[in-house]
Amino acid sequence: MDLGERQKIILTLVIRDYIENAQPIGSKTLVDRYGLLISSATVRNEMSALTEAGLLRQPHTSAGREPTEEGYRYFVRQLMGQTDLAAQTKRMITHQFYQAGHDVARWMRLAASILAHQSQGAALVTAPHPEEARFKHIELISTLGRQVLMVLVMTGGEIRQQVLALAEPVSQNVLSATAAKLNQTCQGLATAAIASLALQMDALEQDVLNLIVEEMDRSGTVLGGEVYRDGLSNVLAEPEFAEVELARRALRVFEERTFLQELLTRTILTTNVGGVQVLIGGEGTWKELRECSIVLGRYGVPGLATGTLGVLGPIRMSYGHTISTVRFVADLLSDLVVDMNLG
Amino acid sequence: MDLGERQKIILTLVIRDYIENAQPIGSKTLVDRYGLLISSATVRNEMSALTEAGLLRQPHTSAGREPTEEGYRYFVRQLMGQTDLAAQTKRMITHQFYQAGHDVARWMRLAASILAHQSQGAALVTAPHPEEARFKHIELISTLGRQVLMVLVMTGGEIRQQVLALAEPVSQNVLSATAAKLNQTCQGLATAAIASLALQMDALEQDVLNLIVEEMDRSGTVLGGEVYRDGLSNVLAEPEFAEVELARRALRVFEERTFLQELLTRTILTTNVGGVQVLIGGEGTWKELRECSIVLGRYGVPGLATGTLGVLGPIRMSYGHTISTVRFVADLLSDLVVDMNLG
DNA sequence: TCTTAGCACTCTCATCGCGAGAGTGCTAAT
DNA sequence: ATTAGCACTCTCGCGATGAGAGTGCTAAGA
Repeated sequence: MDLGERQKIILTLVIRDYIENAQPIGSKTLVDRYGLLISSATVRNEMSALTEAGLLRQPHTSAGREPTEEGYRYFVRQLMGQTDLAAQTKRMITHQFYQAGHDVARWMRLAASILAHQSQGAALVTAPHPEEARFKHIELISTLGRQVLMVLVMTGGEIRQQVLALAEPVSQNVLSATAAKLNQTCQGLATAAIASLALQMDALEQDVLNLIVEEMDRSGTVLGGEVYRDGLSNVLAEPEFAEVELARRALRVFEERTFLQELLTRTILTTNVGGVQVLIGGEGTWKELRECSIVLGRYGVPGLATGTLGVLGPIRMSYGHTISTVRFVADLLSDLVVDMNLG
Repeated sequence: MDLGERQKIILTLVIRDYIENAQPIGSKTLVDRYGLLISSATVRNEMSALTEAGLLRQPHTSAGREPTEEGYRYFVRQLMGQTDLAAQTKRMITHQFYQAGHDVARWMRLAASILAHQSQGAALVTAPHPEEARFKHIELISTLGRQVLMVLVMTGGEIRQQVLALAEPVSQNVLSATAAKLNQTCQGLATAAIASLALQMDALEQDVLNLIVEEMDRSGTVLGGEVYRDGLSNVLAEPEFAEVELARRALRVFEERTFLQELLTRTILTTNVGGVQVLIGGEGTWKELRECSIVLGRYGVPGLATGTLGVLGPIRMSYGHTISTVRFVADLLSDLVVDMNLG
């Protein structure tokens, strides 16, 4: 797609205007509103070409022009340029994270909240989880009966708790000894290695190992951990979702784990940490997302632990600001993952 | 409020019909639709009385009648009677929980999902937390640097992790010894007692104790723990929320922690475990909830750990079914809390 | 005294027609 | 290549209109 300079300017103006006002704009209004030094007829000609190229569209014969999905894509890729958050905004965000201490859950909530607030869209953050789960530490705590509380810590700082039902009661001393032994033998091992260890162990140890393997496997799936959401009600404020059925479709995407699973696995594969991916209008693939755009990013340390974060908004969203925010928050979360693991 | 038998029947019919069809109903239609053996004129007279009494209302002079909030309240308190879920539904729900193992987070998600699904509303479940936090177990895990991962288990099974930054590196051996000592001395203590212990300890132990107290305090607030939501998009399907602004107001209530905090603390005080409270139309207090109703319940074991669960839907919700579901799920979750603590 | 048939009246809602306004494409002139 | 001018198109908001649903009242019947 090769556009002349003037066409680029006009496309940019139409998109900026549409993002702000959510209404098609005509040649005359465009010239007046932005003080262009060319006549509306010239603008009409250029608009005609842009429409021909599939970057603009007319809702009906005698309305102004609005961007097509393709138009937005061109804008994001070619015209937008790199943007960055204001230094003051960055400071404010950093400060909020600083106040949250080192509680992972609180960081996740905060990240979702900040994304939602900054982008005026719906935000999503998944807890960090190891790409391949590795054993770090286990703790066995006896309760009053035959059930034992197992706390499993994996590399990346992810924690899982599970209850183990034993055939007969076992004292805390025995449990502690078992935990100590397993902590030594399993240190740093992945699931496969742990599973193979089980063969040469006694019954109690085997039970525990099986539970460990099960939990580590579960954590291996993309959505095994917690999902944090915020700002779902934000999208309802956008005029494109005045028709509730559209809003409903969009929100369900964020609510249903099955859909998220698909969305995240497909995009995670093509996004590396620090990178940001933009899905505009469902990209032809996701019909439920035809009216929205999604900005997705990844954070963490590859090989150690990573997570996903993203924002859902109307196609008409302010991409520059949203992308910068996602990138910045991703960096902060990456720092957290590093801190949790290296100190 | 004293109603005649016939008035009760008519009120019940109007409410049932309105719940189903979301439209005011007139005297003639009511007689026809439900095959009443009295004339529409008689129904009109009774309706007039019910309107006088504030239980019914006319949206405008020549429309049918619809229930007022007061009408719903009367219905829920006096006319509805006890309902129960179908045995098959119960089995299905129980089965799903059974499959979830003993993972608290998964139970919470499942509970929210089931509530949302059964009630066609937005569901909310808070993780169980001790009414007064008591120490159960602590674990200190060294990371590569000067930071120490602390895992704190409280009575009720609630787990909190936090990172402690030390002035200088400490070996895992020392950490384990410290943890063992604290596990012995702090067993079963509440925050106040732990705080007073700190005085006669060395620097490292004091640091740990301070962090413990801080975390336990945090868990003491109603919303300290995780909040699980599901089915937010369900409410958008209801015709009363065709006006997005109304839907937005309702959803924000469920999203914003500050509001939830207020809502839960005020209602928790008057609800005991196993009991269910119904807020209809915001009860005059919550203007944001004027268009919705909330069914709230509590689960858990008083004195050990309790949590809250609830459903938000249109005022026109099916109270009988929703209340039964909330009650049933609350019972299952209570069993979980018992299991986690007693085995 | 309670119930009911009949009737005039009220109010909403969907539909239609109409004119104003915004925007376009084309043509001819610069 | 650009632009002024113009005829044409389409949407949107507005008021009028009429059908339909429902009510309250009155008077007659059980």
